[in-house]
Amino acid sequence: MHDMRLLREQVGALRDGLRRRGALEALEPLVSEGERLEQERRTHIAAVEERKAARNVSSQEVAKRKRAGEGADDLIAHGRQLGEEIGRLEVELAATEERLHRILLELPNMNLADVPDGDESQNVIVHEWGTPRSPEGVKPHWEVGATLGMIDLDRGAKVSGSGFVFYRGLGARLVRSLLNFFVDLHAREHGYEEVWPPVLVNRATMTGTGQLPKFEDDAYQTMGDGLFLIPTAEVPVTNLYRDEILDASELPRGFVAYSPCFRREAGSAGKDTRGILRTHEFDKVELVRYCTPEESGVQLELLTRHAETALEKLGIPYRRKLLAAGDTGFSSAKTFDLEAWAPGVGAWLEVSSCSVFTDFQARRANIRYRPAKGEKPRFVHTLNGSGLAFPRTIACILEHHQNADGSVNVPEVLRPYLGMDRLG
RNA sequence: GGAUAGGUGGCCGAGUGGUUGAAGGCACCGGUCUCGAAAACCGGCGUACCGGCAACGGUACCGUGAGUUCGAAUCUCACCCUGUCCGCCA
Repeated sequence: MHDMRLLREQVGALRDGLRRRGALEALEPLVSEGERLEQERRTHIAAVEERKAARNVSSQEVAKRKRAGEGADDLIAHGRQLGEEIGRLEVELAATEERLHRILLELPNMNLADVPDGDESQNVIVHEWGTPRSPEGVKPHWEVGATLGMIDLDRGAKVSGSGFVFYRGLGARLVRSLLNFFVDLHAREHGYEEVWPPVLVNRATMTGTGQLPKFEDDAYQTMGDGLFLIPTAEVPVTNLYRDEILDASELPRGFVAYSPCFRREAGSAGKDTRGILRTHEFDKVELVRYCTPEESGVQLELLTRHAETALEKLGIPYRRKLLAAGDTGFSSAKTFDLEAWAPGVGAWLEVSSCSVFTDFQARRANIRYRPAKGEKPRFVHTLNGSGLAFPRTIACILEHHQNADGSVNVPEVLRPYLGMDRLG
């Protein structure tokens, strides 16, 4: 969410930001309405507060007279009249503020200066690591997974529905190994605090990270309790310190959390649907960082490197892609996608998305820090990135490390966890 | 799920419907004292919004939301959360 002062003081910059995303045309009506409502809001506040001040003076006078044993009927009548006016004006003010707030919640974040303008065609490959294996002779992961008894899509569909998977035998063990490998890597070597979050969260939490109100259709919801299944651990973990003020000495700090992720994927039918590439429930280890505004650029690089390290340790070739403004997510100011090469599918798979949200999430979630004793609290900057998503990582392992006989070499770093060096 | 007790500032904790943003204590910051520290004493110490170049003024906030009233931390209702006991349960 943006500061509403933006509408008053820097509306030009806001429009530029939306234009860079290619979203100005669609959102211009909201922006101009927001500008108008922002002024209207202040006019209403002045009118209400003026009358409240008068009422307070009047009420004090009533008290004084009553103590002196005098009558105060005239003042009481005056107060009643003021009260009625205040009531009317407050209804108008509330309507204005609610509409203004709704508009602010619908406007996406602005991108940092070094993010290219335009749509996804303007994305930039920043660098590549490793040598992509030739697709020749490599079976896709769903074939290998089925042959080795690791992935059971049919029964996933029977038991839950399309887009749900059973990992079985070595598949289940591989999932468990990845969980431990990723969490150990980031907690022990990269200094993150290990967190095991709840996967059901309330509406305020979902709003804090930007999933609501705009993307309510994408989330699974419980009946009766109004809870949501998280689409990523980013949601509960970023909200850990919602409505709190941190001490500057606590920054920067990072959290690593494994969680299952639940996504309805409304509207993405037909995209990457083969195998386990896009499912309604999948596993992921997520990295979340809080920092001061001054260091968020450096922190994004650090976080992205942590995610890349995971891929490098698994020996999977990947590339880092800087997303153009129009391809950057709603809440993000700058995003790097990490894409790993899957020779069996013959495609680069997005296994991680690392973003800095500037103060956009922190303002929504009201996460602040105090720079120094006696100073005013400021919003922190939040960042997050996958470190990594399991299914696509599994696909890459099964394809990139595949042998001619259909067996798969286990990456060195997973051997202690898996207890073997070869699948099949 | 039932019963019951509660939710007040960073923490603890007072608070009769009328100068209560809120006593008192702790913590913290500054000062006096001291060679230094402790103790003692003095002073300071919330957040947000509106107006103002500023000084400053105004408004709101005592779990949340409605209501009663000229006036609500204080009264009424609903909801949320926490503690305790009972029931159920991995």
